[in-house]
Amino acid sequence: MRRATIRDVAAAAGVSIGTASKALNGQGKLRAETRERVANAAQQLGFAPNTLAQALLAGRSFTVGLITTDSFGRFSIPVMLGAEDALGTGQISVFMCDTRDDPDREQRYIEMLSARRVDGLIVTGRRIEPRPPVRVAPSIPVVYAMTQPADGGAPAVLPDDESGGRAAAGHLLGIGRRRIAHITGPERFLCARLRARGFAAALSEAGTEPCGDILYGEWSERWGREAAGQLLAGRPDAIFCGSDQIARGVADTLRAVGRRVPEDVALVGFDNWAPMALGALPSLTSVDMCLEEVGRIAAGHLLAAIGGEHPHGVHTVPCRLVVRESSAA
Amino acid sequence: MRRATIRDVAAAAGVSIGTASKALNGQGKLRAETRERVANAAQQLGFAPNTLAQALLAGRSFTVGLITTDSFGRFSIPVMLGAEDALGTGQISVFMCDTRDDPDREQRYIEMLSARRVDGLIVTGRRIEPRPPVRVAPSIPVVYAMTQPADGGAPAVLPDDESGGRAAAGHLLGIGRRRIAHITGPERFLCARLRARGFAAALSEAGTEPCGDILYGEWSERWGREAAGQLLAGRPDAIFCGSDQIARGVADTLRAVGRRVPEDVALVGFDNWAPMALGALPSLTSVDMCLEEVGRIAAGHLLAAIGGEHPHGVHTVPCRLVVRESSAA
DNA sequence: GTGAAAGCGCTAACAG
DNA sequence: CTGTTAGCGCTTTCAC
Repeated sequence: MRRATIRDVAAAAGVSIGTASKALNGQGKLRAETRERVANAAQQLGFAPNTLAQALLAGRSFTVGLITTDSFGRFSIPVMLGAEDALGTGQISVFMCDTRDDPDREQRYIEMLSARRVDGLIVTGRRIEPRPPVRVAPSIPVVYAMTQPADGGAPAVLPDDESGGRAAAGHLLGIGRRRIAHITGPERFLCARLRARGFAAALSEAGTEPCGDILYGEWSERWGREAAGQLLAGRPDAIFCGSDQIARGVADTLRAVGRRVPEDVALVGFDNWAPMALGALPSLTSVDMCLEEVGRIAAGHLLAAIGGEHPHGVHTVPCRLVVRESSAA
Repeated sequence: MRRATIRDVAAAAGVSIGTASKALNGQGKLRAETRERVANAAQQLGFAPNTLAQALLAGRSFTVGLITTDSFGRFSIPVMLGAEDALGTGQISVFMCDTRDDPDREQRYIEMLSARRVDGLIVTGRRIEPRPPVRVAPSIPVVYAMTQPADGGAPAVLPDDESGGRAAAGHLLGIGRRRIAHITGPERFLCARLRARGFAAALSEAGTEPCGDILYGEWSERWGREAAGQLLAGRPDAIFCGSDQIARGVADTLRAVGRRVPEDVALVGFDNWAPMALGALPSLTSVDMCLEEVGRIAAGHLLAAIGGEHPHGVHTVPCRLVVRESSAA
């Protein structure tokens, strides 16, 4: 059975389609009785306006494209959820596009979205490093989340990794640790450098400094295990790790050599990745980047841009420390 | 600057819009020279047809809705990726809808998608248990992936958990183990029961039986640690775990009591969740549910249904065993 | 071969 | 207060 159109509703209510339209949208001046009659007819027929027709007329589609280079991985998902949340309440639907980090694929998506007359674009990724900007008509607003355009042309929302490093250091100082080491991912990652910088700055302000060199390596448990071994001689009483995975590796090594967590060595991870942080023994204190918030804010900027404003520049979202057993006082 | 419409193209090429349309779509009979002129004009103007207008006319939108109850979690993501992949090549775009497991929210999404005239719906979840079917006009085809409708009214694509249990058992038998135990998640999970059934069946066919009772508990590392302790007295030479997280907990306990993996006890996990399975020491053999394949197949069924076929029933996708160090021969 | 016209479903401006 | 009309951008008959 064909879906009911406004024509059917009008006929059923015994009015013209113009009147039906007004009644359904609460426009113009109509008798209350007429409105009701139309509403009832619509109800009976299970009428729902064809969004495509409305969009064609309005010149906008009430949709946005969400482009990720991250295959909807661990970092882009929360961003997406936050964005979808903020947009959904505004009746905007989201097209999901996974570029698989392939520029051609990305370009095809952009063209497709543009043909679908999306009202805007959110571009997200797994790294905060500047990336080549998406090539899209200037009439379509773009906001970057958890990544940023190399040309700074469009607004970007990023987690504040430096504040995350500060928070971790502050917390460990607060529970009385003074010999605090830092093991993190590859130095080529901007976020690793920023976290390390925040960490070192906080220690410095407290009149101390990192215990041993900052160890850059990989984001893996294996690296955590290895790096922890290198640090042991320095007798740290706390280790701030650049990811929860690294922290788990560190915990493994500490256990293997009989150092207790948190009594002998307190541990703080990064990402607050629930399965990793909660599964660890003891459970892991971790820095949460509040990625949902990143997504929500990005969506907010996009809505503003769609509304005609011109948001710009980089907006950072502070991190939040979640304290668990691995750094209990 | 306004986007070019077919009108602009027609004007630039000095033809009527009807002709322009035909030229652009390779329809009707036109002089080659005309086609070319139109193509050039379109090129110059950067013309791309308005999908909304095409959709309105065609009566379909070339979009599908992807509904998940799983907040795009670990299980639904690969399914989504597979589905998006299969649909994208057919020029179908995907609306993402996260219901947060809230029926009201789900219903709102369904209505929205239906107003947007989606060509079909994929419903996915984190569990294979039958769920209340989505309430949507019968004219819109629906396919379930990684979940199934309680009324069996629409086709469903599920991983074959039972075959996964069989594969794990077969592999452990193959490397010469005979005292094989099983620790898994809550018994109320259908997938836990199915995996256990496949596991027990394979052992039985090999003339043996599970070492000790099958231990149902939680999907957590903590439960793995605890359950392993309970099993030790039975001296198993292999443990099949219902999830990679459980397997990691088991590995922790084995290490704590000095049992070597895989020499003394071989370990097989389930999910093949890369960060868990690869981060483990030793790396974890695991059963992979091939969720991308589940998504791809579901999308295939949906395309068939959109094309007028009537796929139905439950389709299962076999699991794949990925061998790593924890069960090296 | 090409152009004119109708119409997809809807809204908004203007008559009446 | 309600009906008629034009038109969003496009495709598809049907004349010429």
